[in-house]
Amino acid sequence: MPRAGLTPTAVVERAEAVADRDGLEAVTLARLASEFGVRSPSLYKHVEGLDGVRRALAVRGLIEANARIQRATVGKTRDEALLALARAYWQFARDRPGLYAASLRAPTPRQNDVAAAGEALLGTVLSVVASYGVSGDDALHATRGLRAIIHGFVSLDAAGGFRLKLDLEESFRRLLSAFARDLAARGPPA
Amino acid sequence: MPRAGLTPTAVVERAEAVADRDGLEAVTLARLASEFGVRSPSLYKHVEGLDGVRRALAVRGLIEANARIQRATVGKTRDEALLALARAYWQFARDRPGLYAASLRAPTPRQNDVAAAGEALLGTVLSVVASYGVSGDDALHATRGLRAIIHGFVSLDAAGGFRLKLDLEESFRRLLSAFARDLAARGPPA
DNA sequence: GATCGAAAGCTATCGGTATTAGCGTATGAG
DNA sequence: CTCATACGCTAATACCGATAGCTTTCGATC
Repeated sequence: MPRAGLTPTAVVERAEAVADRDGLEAVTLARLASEFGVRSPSLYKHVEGLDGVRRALAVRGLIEANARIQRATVGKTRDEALLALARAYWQFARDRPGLYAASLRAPTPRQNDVAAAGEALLGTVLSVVASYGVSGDDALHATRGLRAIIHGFVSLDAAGGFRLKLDLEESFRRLLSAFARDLAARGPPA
Repeated sequence: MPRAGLTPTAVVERAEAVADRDGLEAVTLARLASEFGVRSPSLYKHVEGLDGVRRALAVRGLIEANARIQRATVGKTRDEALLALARAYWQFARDRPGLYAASLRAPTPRQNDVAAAGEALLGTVLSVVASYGVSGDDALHATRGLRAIIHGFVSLDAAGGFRLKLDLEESFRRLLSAFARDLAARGPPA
C-alpha cells in the first residue's frame, strides 16, 4: 500500500475545492478520503476530524476575505475605500462560495486561530471606517453597522434571497451610499 | 402498543421546541421520535421525512416573524414603523433562536408554502417602506436594503458576532436611522 | 354490537456518516 | 542496514435517515 502523501494543508485545500464546487455540506471525511484514494480513518493522522477541517476552512476563509479586502482598499480612503471593501467581500463570496460559507460557520471563536483571523478582518474594516475621521465609539458603532450591511446583503444574495429582476449592483450602491453619507456626517466637517 | 396520538403539527411543534432549546442541528428524526416515545420510522406517517420537518419549520418561522412584525407595526408609519419592524424581528430571533435559524434555511423556495410565507413577509416590509412615500424601483431597492440591514445585524448578533461591550441597541439605532434618513430623502418633500 | 379497512406504529434492513482502537508496513534518519 | 516513527489500513461502534413490509389499533359502517 503506497503512501498517498497527505498533509494537513493538502487535505484542507481539497476540502476548499469540494466546498466551492459542491457546497459546504459535501465536505465530509468520506468524500475527502475518496478523493485522495484513501480510507477515512487515515485522515485523522493529518487533521482533527471533521471539526478540525471545518475550523481550518473557517480560518482560511477569514484570511482570504481579509487579504482580498486589504488588496482592494490599499491606498484608498472614505467612499472609495468603502466601496472597494464591500465589492471585494461580495466578490469573495461569489468566487469562493464554499469557503465563504465556511467562514460564516465560526460561531464560537473559542479557538485562538479563528478569533485571530476574525479580529484581523475586523481591524481592516475598522481602518476603512477610521478614514472618515470618526473615532472612539462612533467608529465601533459604524464598524458594526458596516459589517451588518455587507454581511446581510451578501449572505442574502448567496442564499438566493433576492429574486427580483431589479439591478443588484444598484441596490448595493444605494445602501452603501446611505451608510457613507451618515458616516461622513459624523466625521470632522470637511 | 398504544398509539402515541401523533399528528403533523404535534411533530413540528415538538421540533420547534427542540430547535429553540438545543439548536437546529438537534432537530433529528431520532430525537423527535424519542421525545414522543416512538420509533423513528413511525414519524414518516405524519411528516415527509426530515426535509419535511425542516420545510415546515421554515414556513412556521416565516409566518411567526411576519405575525410579530405586523402586530408591532400596525397603525404606525415611517420611522416609528421602521423601528418597530426591526425590533420585532430582532426580538423574534432572540425569543425563538431555533425557529429563526430554520426560517433562514429556506434557500430554494421551490415549495409553494415556503415561497408564499416569504412573500407575505416581504409584503409587510414593503408596506413599511411605502409609508415613506417612496414607490416603484426606489421602494424595491429600499426593501432590499432594509432586509439586508436587519438580517445582517440580527444574524451577526445571533451568531455571537458582536463581542465588544459597546451597546448593541445603540448600534442598531444608528444603523436604522441612517437608513431612515436616506429613505425620507427619497420620498416626497413633505 | 360485530366487521373490516384504513391508519398508525412496529421490526428489520440498508446505506450513509464520524470516530476510535489497534495492526502492519513503508520510509527516512542514523 | 537497521529501526523507530509516521502512515494508511481493517474492524468495530454508534449515530443518522430512509424504505419495505408486518401487526395492531381504531373508527366508520352495516
